[in-house]
Amino acid sequence: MNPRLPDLRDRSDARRPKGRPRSHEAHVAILKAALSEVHELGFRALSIDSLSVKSGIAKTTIYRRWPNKAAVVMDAFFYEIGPGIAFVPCEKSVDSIQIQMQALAKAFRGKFGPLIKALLGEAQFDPELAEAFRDRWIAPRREAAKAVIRDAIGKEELRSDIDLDTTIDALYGGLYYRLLIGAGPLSQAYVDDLFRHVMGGLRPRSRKGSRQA
Amino acid sequence: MNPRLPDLRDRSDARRPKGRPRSHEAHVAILKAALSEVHELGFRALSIDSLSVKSGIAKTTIYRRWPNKAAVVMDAFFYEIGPGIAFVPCEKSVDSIQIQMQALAKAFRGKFGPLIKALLGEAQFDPELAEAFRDRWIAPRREAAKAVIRDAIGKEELRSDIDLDTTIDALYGGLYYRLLIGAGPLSQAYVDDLFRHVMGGLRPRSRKGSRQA
DNA sequence: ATACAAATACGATACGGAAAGGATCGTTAA
DNA sequence: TTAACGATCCTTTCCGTATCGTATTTGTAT
Repeated sequence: MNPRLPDLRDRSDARRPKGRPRSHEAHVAILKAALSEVHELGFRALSIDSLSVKSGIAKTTIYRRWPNKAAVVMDAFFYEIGPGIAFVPCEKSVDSIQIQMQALAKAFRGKFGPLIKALLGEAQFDPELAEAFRDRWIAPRREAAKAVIRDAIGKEELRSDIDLDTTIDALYGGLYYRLLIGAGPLSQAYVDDLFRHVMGGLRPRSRKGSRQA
Repeated sequence: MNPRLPDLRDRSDARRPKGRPRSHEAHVAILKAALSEVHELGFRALSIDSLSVKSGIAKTTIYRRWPNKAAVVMDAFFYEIGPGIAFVPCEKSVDSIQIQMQALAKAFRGKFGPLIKALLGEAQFDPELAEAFRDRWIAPRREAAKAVIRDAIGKEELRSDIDLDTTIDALYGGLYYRLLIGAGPLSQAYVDDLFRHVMGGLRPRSRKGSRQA
């Protein structure tokens, strides 16, 4: 996983290894080929051979850097998504959460949906891929979410007795559920609904049926 | 998908087709071989060839009945799980929901976890499999859940303004999330936590910090 | 009833193709 | 000198199809 890119930062103390360095152009060419193949033909139709043809990079070179096609596509995914879907600060922290949920759903609906589906699908059979996906995609987002949730608790926008992990699961589980199982659209309205349901709870609040946004 | 079994119920009006009927023994032998292979070696290591060897049934016969190994494993899954995880009626309908969530999580933790992971993983690349899984596994359970939720609403255990589908997603999304992503255990405590969070909501209830089960 | 034909499943085998993944080796860039 | 690159070859595995003789059922004629 995580192939070492040639270290282009020339820190004078960090000595370059002796031989011919790995080609950065080759690296990018492969990732771009992987993206176009997975978008046009799908993950299953992609093979290291087809990648080699499309990118013009020898198959052996690809195998020198990645153990399998899933690892390539994973790197391609992060190459394309860059810093990813971040939380934008809002006056109310819960708004920040809702907006981020909408952003994630939008990514799921768009070109990243098939990529994440493919990676998670493959991860069901490849523990290393699963771990890498958790470390590189899931965990950072969960950490960011926890910070926002803590803020929200501090501002008394959320209960003080909630568990952070469970809260994240309750909010985001539905999004991944719909992405992976497809039992319903990932529409904007759905995300708002899900957010409202989890925020407000399912139990009757009081005698006066007050519905909160 | 769904290969026709020889109709052993001899309804006198339902005429048997002319030729040699399909062997029920062969059918069961294949499903059992599929189960043992997927449990022992995993879905990826399973192939139609290995299935043929293990079951003693010719490869051609398997291909006559199923289009690919995923379809075999899907039938094997339903063969093993039988009627599946049902809702048991309780005095309070919400208890029935919580108990069913625990049962599902237990199945995920047990021998059905790998099976469902494999089927859903494969479904990310096979739209027909995905649809079949939704139709045969997801949809019936959601329908059953809806009935219970409607009951609960009728008994004023749940708010009257909730959306059934969104409610189900909020409750069960986290379970599938943990099964498929593995970001945390599917423990009994977790299920109770998730249930409590979704039921009670995340927003502060009142000035008195009353925590409800 | 018995014999035979038609229909269909089964088993065995062979085949072509795709892809994985490794090995070799001459070439190229530091 | 060192290590990456590209080209090529190779074995293995599996897929999915095709062929063909055998076995088991139903329908029909005797």
